[in-house]
Amino acid sequence: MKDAAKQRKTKLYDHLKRAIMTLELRPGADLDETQLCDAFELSRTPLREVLRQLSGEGYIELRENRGAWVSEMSYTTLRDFFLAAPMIYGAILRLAATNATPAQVIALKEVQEEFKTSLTNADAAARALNNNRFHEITGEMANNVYLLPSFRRLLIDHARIGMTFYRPNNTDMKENLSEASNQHDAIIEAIEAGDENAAAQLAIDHWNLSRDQIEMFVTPSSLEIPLGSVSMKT
Amino acid sequence: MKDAAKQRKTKLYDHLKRAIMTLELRPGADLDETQLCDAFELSRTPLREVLRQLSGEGYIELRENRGAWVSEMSYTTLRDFFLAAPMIYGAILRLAATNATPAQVIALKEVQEEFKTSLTNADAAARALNNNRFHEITGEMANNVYLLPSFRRLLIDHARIGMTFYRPNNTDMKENLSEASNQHDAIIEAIEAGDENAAAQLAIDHWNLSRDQIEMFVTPSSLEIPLGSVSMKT
DNA sequence: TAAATTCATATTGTATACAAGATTTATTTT
DNA sequence: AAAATAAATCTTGTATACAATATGAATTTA
Repeated sequence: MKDAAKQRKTKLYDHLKRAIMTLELRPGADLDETQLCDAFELSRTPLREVLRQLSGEGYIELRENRGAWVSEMSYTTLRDFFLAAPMIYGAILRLAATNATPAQVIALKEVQEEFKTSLTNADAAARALNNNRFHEITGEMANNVYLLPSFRRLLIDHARIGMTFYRPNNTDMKENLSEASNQHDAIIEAIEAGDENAAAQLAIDHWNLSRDQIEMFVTPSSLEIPLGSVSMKT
Repeated sequence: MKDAAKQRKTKLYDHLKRAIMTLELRPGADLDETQLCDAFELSRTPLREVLRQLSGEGYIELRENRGAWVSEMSYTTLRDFFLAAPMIYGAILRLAATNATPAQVIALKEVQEEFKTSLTNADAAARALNNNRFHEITGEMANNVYLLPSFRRLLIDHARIGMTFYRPNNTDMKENLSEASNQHDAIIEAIEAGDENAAAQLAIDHWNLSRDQIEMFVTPSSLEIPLGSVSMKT
């Protein structure tokens, strides 16, 4: 059995996805072919195929004779994100509530358990990846080839946004996370009950919570300094 | 200047997209690497990169050690299509009405003129491609990275559905087409006026018309044979 | 010294050869 | 003759060598 090379290929593929979603590879980071070849013991041919695929899925961008970069994230994309996300995810959860198989519901519950345990741990990356997996499963449940491309693209940046706008030592943020976990539970319930309207509403709530998190990040909670004490001297 | 190979590469890429959308390459058709290499004077390395990219965009599917196939179309996907299309296209036209640049509006009008002329010609493929280009431009206007992946995927099958469910000698079909052209004009108007609500409504109307066309195909107009004349003998 | 040009180096793109896997044909066995 | 096995063939996947392009350093020119 000599599929060792193929294993290395999928390993590279998984690694890059993971590293990009967790911001280990930052938006705009340059991907060096020879370096990756050495690291994953692959020749450039299969490596370049992986890069093409990742480009198709929106993780990276390729430019003629200029190599590969991790897809950028700007404030413009943040706006675009919150325009598209509630609509797409609403449709995804609606369909998930209609189509989910019992096996898929079990898988979803399992991932949610893992997500919950990763809440207590400090590892933000593991949390983001579990959260990502949770939503990916709802996408599989929805099972609509036309919605999935955009949904997958959204999930990439959802993970990256989560990593960007999270302060672990902020208590508001922690509460926000446990609320997200509660919403996951409610989503599971709605899907299991086949209640598509509830599921669609939860999708919107879930993104609103996500937006709140960003607001918390941008607008920190008041430092409780009364008016009149502006000057640092005196 | 020795970018001849690169030209052949994009030529292959364009050809495959075109051939798939016009059903010259039918859903499920097998893509033979060596055959394509010969035809486009390319080695397998760049060819396979093109295939990976097309796979990412939803034109074809790749399976390990089994080569490439043109993406399938089933009745299931038809249902999925009409579930997703009005929503996505509604959002696309809404954003197009908000964001379109004057240059883009000019481009859209040009393509619409070409579409109109292709209505009188009998060439269904040219018509489908012009129609496709029209909608692609609206996608460029909307300019939202999260919506475009699904929108592009929809457009592929929109072209293929149009090619499948069209009977050129049916007068109802012809009327349907000229109505589609009128809707294009209305879409241009709404975008130019920045009227996002009108644009969003037109998106829905446009898909309803598309669905009507399929109904016409499946349920042919009555043959006007009176009751009692069923038997062919006598 | 600053700008422009040339040369050297590094990176990306393509072709070909070979390896691994799938498929078909031929042979053997029952 | 039908099923099962083995061999040959064809297709897909990977590695490497080379070509083309981009980048950066060194040199020249003003």
